Amino acid sequence: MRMVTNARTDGMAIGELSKLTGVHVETIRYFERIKMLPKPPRTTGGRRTYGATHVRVLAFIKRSRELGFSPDDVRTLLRLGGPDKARCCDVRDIATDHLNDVRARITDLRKLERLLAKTVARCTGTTAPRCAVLDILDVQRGKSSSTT
Amino acid sequence: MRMVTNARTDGMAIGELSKLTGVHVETIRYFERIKMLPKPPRTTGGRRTYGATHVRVLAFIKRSRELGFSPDDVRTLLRLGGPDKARCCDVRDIATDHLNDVRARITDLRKLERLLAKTVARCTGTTAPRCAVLDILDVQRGKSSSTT
DNA sequence: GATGCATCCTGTAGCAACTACAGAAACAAG
DNA sequence: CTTGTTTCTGTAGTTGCTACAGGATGCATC
Repeated sequence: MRMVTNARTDGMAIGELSKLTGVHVETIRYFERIKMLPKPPRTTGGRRTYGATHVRVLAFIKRSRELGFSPDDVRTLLRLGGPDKARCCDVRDIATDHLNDVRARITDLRKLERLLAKTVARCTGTTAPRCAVLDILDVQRGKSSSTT
Repeated sequence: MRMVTNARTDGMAIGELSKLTGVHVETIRYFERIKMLPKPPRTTGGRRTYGATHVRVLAFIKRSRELGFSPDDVRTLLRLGGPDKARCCDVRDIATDHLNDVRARITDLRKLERLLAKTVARCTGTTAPRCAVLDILDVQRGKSSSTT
């Protein structure tokens, strides 16, 4: 029976925070260690107690990471979302950079996809002397010369 | 262009192999350690000596990794390309699996791209009280209630 | 034969971004 | 008081490499 000052999210133990956010306990402590999640107050016994803010920040971190933002990006976003919340253009820059990265990765993957698809399609699947997949991987094999 | 295939490549030192394939010396030794590249013979002084086969296998590994095959896939592909070269259908299976992975990743990234693009477009870039990017990251912010 | 420099050897440690454990302490319930 | 769960710190593991440290070897030159 504890004194509940505010909402039900105050004075939370790390395990509760973990269940609430779906972030592993160890990962929460890890985020604290790398200064991504602010250090929470402790009980007299030395245990971390989290509040609503921590829930929010942790959820933010999780979502940002899921969307592929780098840990450094996340730190910056958190800072920008902090005391001076108004630097929307900085936030947009980070998001734009990340968007460009994502687009570049998509382009690369689609090239790869076409190559793989074409190759697999060429593959008879039978016991043939030549294998289309191995051919694209093996430079020598791709040429018609015999080596060594 | 047949500079690589001949007997010149026999008795190569690890540094030459590295230059020839563009794989770092340390990485070559690493591949040997994890049994991806066969152990080469040594000189009396204990130095590794590589031949044409090693060049070919290493190039194969490099290309496979560049195309996103997992180290385990590469090992399997190498085995399938080895003594019994004829298991083309097995090779195709690996490539097909990988193709599916690639397609799934593309799908994920395109979803992410749409979300980011939409969000960035909504961002005014000015000093506004609300930031579209932060909104999609921060669940609380996305709702119209202000907490804590 | 001696010197000097490049290259090589082994072994270990570092990176990211977590995850997992060990052993101890704290807390809640009966 | 005992039991059981949770939490604490610290360290080590993961994957796929990369980067040393400290020593040995190879080869050219004097």
